[in-house]
Amino acid sequence: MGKIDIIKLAEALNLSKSTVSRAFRDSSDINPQTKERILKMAKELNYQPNHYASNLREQRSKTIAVVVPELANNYFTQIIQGVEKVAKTEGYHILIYVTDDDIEKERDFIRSLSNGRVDGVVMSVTGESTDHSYLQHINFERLPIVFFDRTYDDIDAPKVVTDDYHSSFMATEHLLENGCERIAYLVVNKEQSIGKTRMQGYVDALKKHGMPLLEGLVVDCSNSYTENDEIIGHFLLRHAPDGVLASVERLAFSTYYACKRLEIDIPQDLKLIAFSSLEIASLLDPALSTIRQPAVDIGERSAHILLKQLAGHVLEESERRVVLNSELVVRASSGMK
Amino acid sequence: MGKIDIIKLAEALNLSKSTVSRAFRDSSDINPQTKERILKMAKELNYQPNHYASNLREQRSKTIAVVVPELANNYFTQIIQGVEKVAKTEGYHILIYVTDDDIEKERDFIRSLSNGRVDGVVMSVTGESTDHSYLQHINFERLPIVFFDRTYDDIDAPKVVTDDYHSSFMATEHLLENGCERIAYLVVNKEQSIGKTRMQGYVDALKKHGMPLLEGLVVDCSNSYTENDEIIGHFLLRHAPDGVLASVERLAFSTYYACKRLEIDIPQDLKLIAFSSLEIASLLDPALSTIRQPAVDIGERSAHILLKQLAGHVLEESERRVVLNSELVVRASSGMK
DNA sequence: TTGTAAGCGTTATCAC
DNA sequence: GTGATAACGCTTACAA
Repeated sequence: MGKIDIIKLAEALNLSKSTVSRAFRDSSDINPQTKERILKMAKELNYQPNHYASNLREQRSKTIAVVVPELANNYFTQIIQGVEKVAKTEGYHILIYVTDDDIEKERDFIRSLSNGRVDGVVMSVTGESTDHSYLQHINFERLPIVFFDRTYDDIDAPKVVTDDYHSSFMATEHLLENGCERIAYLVVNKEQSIGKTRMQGYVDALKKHGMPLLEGLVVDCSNSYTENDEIIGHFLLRHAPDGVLASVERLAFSTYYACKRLEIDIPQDLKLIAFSSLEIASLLDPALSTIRQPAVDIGERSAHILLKQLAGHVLEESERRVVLNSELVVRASSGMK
Repeated sequence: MGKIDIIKLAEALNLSKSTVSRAFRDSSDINPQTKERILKMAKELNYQPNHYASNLREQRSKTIAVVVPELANNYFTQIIQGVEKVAKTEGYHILIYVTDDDIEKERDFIRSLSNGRVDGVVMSVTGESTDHSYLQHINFERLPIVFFDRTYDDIDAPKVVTDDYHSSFMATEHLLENGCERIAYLVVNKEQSIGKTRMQGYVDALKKHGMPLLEGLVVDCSNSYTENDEIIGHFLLRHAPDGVLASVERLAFSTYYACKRLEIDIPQDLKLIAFSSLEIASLLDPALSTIRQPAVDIGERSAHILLKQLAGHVLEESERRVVLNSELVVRASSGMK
């Protein structure tokens, strides 16, 4: 069957294409009966307005991009669900891009998106914040970007984050209260926004309780699972921590694996708590204590803020930086019996 | 800064827009020096060819859609990674759609995609196979679709699946060999392709070993976590199975939760094995025995087949139905050790 | 309420 | 090797 376009449809109905077009654009004035006739015939002929033609004409795509560092992480999939849910209410589609924590990819994505492919972006940046000057070139008026979770502090764009400092502080205190004296902080990139903030909470909690910040207990990990297993294994042997605060979920997994291998008992020998939104945290052995970020909520808020900008509205000051609360969920890995 | 289009760029260079256009389309003949000059200036002015204009003109979008039932599942995120990896090599972008196992959404997605928004689709269908006649209307020549994993058997399109029957058979035998006599099969939709095939493997394994197919041991579950916890809880109490084969990952999770609640010991009282690609299966309590599907591979193969069609090639017969092997990974939940 | 026509930013065809 | 010009399929003033 030959492709059916607006003209063919119009011909089939003995109407002009403008009339047909109007039937699909809700607001325009058009006789309700003709409209119905058109829609009926459209269905019959299986007509779908060409997306690219209308986008070109309208200068917008009704699509937003969600850029995340990884997908194999409940946190991000929940974020995506939140964004999608809100986006859909306004008729927006979402494109998902995964950077694998590679700033090259991030840059390429954003560059290739700034040609109209999407109307806006919701993104959590990669860990490597070394050089993100590429963002300076993009025009936030033309392509609004809302950052969530992992942000670049020096970029002036709306951000949706969680109270990482506070959560980290609480988690560290929690470990201290459970008797830990050598608490380690596992981080992928301590220069990066969340890595830094979460570390500060850790440091300050130690300080408040009169504990020294011991050399070697801040562990720089990598993005590779296998490397981390090794790094953490070495670290455990060498520094014998009795508590671990993992700044991201997968570092907790590596800790589990390393402890199993080295026969270190969690929570007996080592108490563990991690930033994680894992839904089956309580099924792990032992159940993983977590700092649970309100992922879906973050996605929804980010989407709302982006859509508001796309609708041409100016953001309130309070929307330029939204801070949501995480929840400390204590389970067996940090000592709860 | 005003938006820069091909005309402005051409003016800045004192060239015609056709020449400029040629600089971006690899093949056309153009003086290498002018080409270089153009690319240099383009970079300087931050020019990006408008995606919609070229798509409209070229009648293709260099984008493929990946449609999955859910995201919060390692299996699907790995598939996506596989697809993305391959797609990228050919310069394709990917759009991800999540149906939440809702056939309405699936239908809407496909409908809205068949207007040129994407060049092709890789999809795993929802569980509800009741009425998917909508697919009859779409023209696979114009919009090639490759199905993976969960397919509609009566739709004539390339499919990439795993040896579900065999895996299920093996898993059931494994439970039998470990002494189970009342093995349950948990399924979301036993009419649906994978639900059915996996069930057949279970049934035939029982038969081969002279075990009766006991009434009530095939359990219809739902898509809701909370409902499943209840359904499975009831089932365990009422039918006291000593083995469980979960046809999808999340039914295994619900089984864990229910067993915890009811103080049923896995694997002592109940041996459990599930179709799952969970990377941390060995961290669960007890470690979950799994039938691990080669997810990334499935994604890659599906993408290859789609791209081959998009390149205008005809598929080999062997590419119209690809069957990959899953791996049985026995861990503690089914009685190892 | 409907039709006419211009134009969105490209690429392809044809001259030069 | 480069430039003019006509599409691609749609939306929207403006005219009828």
